[in-house]
Amino acid sequence: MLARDFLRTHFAEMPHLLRNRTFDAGSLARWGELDAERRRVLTAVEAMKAERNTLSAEVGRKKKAKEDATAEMERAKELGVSVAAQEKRVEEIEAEFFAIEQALPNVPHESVPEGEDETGNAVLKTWGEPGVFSFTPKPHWELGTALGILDFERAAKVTGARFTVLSGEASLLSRALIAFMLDLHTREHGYREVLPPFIVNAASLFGTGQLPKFEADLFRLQGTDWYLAPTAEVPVTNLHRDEVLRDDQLTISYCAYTPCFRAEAGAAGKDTRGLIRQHQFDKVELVKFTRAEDSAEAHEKLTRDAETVLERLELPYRRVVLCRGDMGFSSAKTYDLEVWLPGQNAYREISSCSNFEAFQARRAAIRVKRTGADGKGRNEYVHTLNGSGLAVGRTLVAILENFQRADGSVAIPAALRPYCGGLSEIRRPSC
RNA sequence: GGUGAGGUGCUGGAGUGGUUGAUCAGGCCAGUCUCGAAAACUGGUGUAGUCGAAAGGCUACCGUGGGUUCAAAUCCCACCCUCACCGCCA
Repeated sequence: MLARDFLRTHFAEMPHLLRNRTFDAGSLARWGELDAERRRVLTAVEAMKAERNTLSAEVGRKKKAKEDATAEMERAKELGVSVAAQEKRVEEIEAEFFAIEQALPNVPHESVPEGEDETGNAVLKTWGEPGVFSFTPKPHWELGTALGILDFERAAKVTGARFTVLSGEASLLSRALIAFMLDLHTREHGYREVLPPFIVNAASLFGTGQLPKFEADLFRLQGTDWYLAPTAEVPVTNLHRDEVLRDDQLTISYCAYTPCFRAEAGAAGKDTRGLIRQHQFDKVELVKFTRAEDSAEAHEKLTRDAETVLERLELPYRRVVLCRGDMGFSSAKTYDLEVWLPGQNAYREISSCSNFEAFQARRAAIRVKRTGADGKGRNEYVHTLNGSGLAVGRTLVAILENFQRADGSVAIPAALRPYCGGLSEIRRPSC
């Protein structure tokens, strides 16, 4: 959510500030009307309440003194009726007001490029060279099926489309990648590892911005307000929901492995083959809470931490900054990391690193107690950030496709071998 | 799932309808004292909204949401959570 103060003081320029983002201009105009009405009605109600409180105190005093307080009680009762009616109006306004506010997307950071869609994104850097193959590189679903380590058919039988069984080396590699990534981030990048619940409640999903707008993308547990977590961003960011942190706690950095569950509503026909787009996938997530003035630098650092995983695994990638129109609802600035996939002859997203500034912190009420220049304490919203470090399934895909050999076998990156019991390649068993 | 107990401010812990945003103690901050510290003493120490140029008012908040009442932390209802025991179970 955007701050009310900000909306008020920048009301006229909001359409410009939110250009290329999806929002309802009509409801923004309505916000302006409601803001004025809300304050007008609120002031009136509170004045009546103040009078009633005074009368009630008078009643108490008179009753104690055994005096007659009938007049005060009657007057207070009348006021109570008016208060109730006006309060109902306040609640209506408040509900509509809030509905508008929580549906407005974040204002992009000034460094975010212009643009309506992914064509407006800008490649900021490229690392590594796409490998040169003496043969036509295969997509991972062909490689994995031939090696007997990816089983799409049985997954479809057990559950349905967009699920995969990893078996043998694929399962081992997946487990190794998780351990490798967590070790790297905790030992070298200063993150604290957490293993959060994989099921989250509606309040948490509201806090990070998935609800109410994107309910269709989630799996909801029947008859509850619990959902399968679509990303560890949700449980980990909400670790500090409704908290006031101490200034000396910041910056807080967490990393977490979780499976992620997405209904992928509207994704029909996209990436139907292979591991790229699944209802269930594994991810190691990086989450940071910072002071407002530290978030831009923390965003660069977090993105570097994710890039380091790719570099250690010798996977060519590029960093892209998303333009205004291609960014997610809650984000102020997003870098995507795209890994080279020779089997598809394309760079594909493997990590998305975003700075949400105070947008999520306002929704989730995550604050920090700070001391002002005047020596007085005050609460400020923190800035929250997160990024994949990395998506495990897609990393597995990248290894299979980049390290494949002419005979259909796949080498294992050196950095990963200690996590695989020294295994250096995946090869179809001769038997 | 069942039964019982409980959820109050940074912490502990009072408070069962009336000037209670909340006794008291601890913590923390500032001051006095001291060469300095401790101790002692004094003062301060929640959040949000709203009015106001400011000073300063006002309103709301004692797990959450309703209800009763002139008045609710206190009474009633529902729900959530915690703890204990039972059942079940990885």
